[in-house]
Amino acid sequence: MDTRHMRYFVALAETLHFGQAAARMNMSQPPFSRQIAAIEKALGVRLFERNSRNVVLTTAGKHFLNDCRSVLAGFEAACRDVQLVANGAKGELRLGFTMYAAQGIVPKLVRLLSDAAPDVRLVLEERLPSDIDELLLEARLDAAVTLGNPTAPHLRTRLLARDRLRLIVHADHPLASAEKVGAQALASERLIAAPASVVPTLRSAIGAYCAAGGIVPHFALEPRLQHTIIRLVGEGLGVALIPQSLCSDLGETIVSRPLIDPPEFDVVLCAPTGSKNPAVGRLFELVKQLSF
Amino acid sequence: MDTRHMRYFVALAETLHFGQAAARMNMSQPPFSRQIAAIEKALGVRLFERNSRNVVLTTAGKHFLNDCRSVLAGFEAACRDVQLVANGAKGELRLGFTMYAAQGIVPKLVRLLSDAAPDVRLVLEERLPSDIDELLLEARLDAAVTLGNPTAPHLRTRLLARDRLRLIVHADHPLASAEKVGAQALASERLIAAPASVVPTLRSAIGAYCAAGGIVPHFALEPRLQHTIIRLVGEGLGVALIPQSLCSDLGETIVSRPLIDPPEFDVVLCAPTGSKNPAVGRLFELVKQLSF
DNA sequence: TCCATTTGATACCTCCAGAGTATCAATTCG
DNA sequence: CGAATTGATACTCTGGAGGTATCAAATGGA
Repeated sequence: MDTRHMRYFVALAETLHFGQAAARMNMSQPPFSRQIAAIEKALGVRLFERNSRNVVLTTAGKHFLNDCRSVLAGFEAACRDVQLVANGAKGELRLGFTMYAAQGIVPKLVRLLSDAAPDVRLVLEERLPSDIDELLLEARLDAAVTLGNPTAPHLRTRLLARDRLRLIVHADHPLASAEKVGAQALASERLIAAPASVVPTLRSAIGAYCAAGGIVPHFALEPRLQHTIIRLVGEGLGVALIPQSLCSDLGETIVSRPLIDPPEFDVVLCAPTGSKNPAVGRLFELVKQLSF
Repeated sequence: MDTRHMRYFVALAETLHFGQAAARMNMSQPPFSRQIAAIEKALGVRLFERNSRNVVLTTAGKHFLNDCRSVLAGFEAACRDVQLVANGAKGELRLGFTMYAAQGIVPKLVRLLSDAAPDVRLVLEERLPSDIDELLLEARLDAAVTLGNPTAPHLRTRLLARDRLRLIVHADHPLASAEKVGAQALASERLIAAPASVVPTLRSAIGAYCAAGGIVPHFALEPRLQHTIIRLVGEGLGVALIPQSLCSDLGETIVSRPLIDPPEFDVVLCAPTGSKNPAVGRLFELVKQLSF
């Protein structure tokens, strides 16, 4: 017994006519009759009551017809789905992202993927940039939206957007009324920034900006979360340089000011080179058609 | 592609070793390797990443493994179940019964069948004897517990029990205190009995009983339901002859009295001769082992 | 009643898919 | 560097699936 036999059986059960069923199977009647007989012999069950004029299903045959239909449907679905999975049109995609980069981009990406490949189950995980690198390396994430990082040769990377840093200060701070702010203005400020081990890209951008301005930055506080940085600035405990994309809706106690010659950085989609998940390839394909 | 190929695939996916997988399939490695290659070619999907030392599943292969397992399980279940259905160990049995006959017997029968053939879905329908005959004829019932009826040659019948009629009267009725009651005592009574068209067996038994006693019965009321007959007797509107098995729990207003030389009748299990449902045969088999 | 038609079963033949054997090539490990 | 392991390839062979011809039984119309 295999699926071919089931197809023969279903054909006969639906036509109740050996000749027509054989034709539907693109074969002649005699071998078809033999196959039906072989099925009944193999199962040890009479599936049809038949004489030279009539063919009818037995009770067992009726049940078997239902079962065969669902088995065949499952069989064909399996063969179809494996191709979809291979094309990245079905399966699972674990996508990491970080607050430092994701503002506005992740929703677009999710929409894009779920429109183009609705059968890909998207698992989103918000993490810190340093965690994302680690999770990608361990293959616990398939891809991630994070900050560009030149020290990542094992990653396939595609630029999604460029962003720039912007100064945020408490509304009562003297710089709150400045038109534009240069690096020198930060010389005496208590800077708040995430540690280099957590967000190396931004931290080195800030360092380079200060160095170019000839000052040595004073990092007064080093929380890990962007959210915390903003709250501390709101408490008046220091100033910070944060991505421009995060400067909307800061609340009434915080003011953001543009920097003179601001440091820029990349927001990228990245995945381990040679990722085994075909949905990753699909995602990169889709991102090609995207402009931010 | 058919189930054999799926089995090969599963074997390799589980062992990740061509030689061992081939051995599990009782064949040598070279044709096994060719079959795996043929599967991948037919699907157009690479299922294994392999070199001469390692074999691992691709992402698509992992999904396909799950799908194949469920398809194969369904396939085997279908082949197994069709045999169970043919044996009457699985399927559906629509069993009719009538109040006039069923007291105590149907529960026993249900217990018996659901113990011996738990996968037979039993559909019980309580009907009047005349309806049961019709439903059996139309194959809308597979079998029934009803009153023996000699005019049923198209039915396969098996005696389950014999029962006898017994008189019921209102507690205030003069016959309520009689030790035993003969046919003559019914000469002047208002009899309550179901019409002959509904319960021919009992009605003809009553008629024969009266004729043998030399009286002409006076049927004052002819309700169709046993339940109604008993209620009408309870209202003092007449007396009735009902199956002994129904004489327990009549309430305080009704008294039952044995008849002298009471008419007897059969309680039978019956089914259309040549019923297509194997579960019917199974039921008759089981009933053989039963004694009431 | 008989013959034509329909329909499933049987006999016999052909051929290819799938299994076997022998062998190769690549990798690993002592 | 050679022995061992493992998957791939080349070639052969066989069983089973399909084809053709034909039969047998049932039906229906003349």
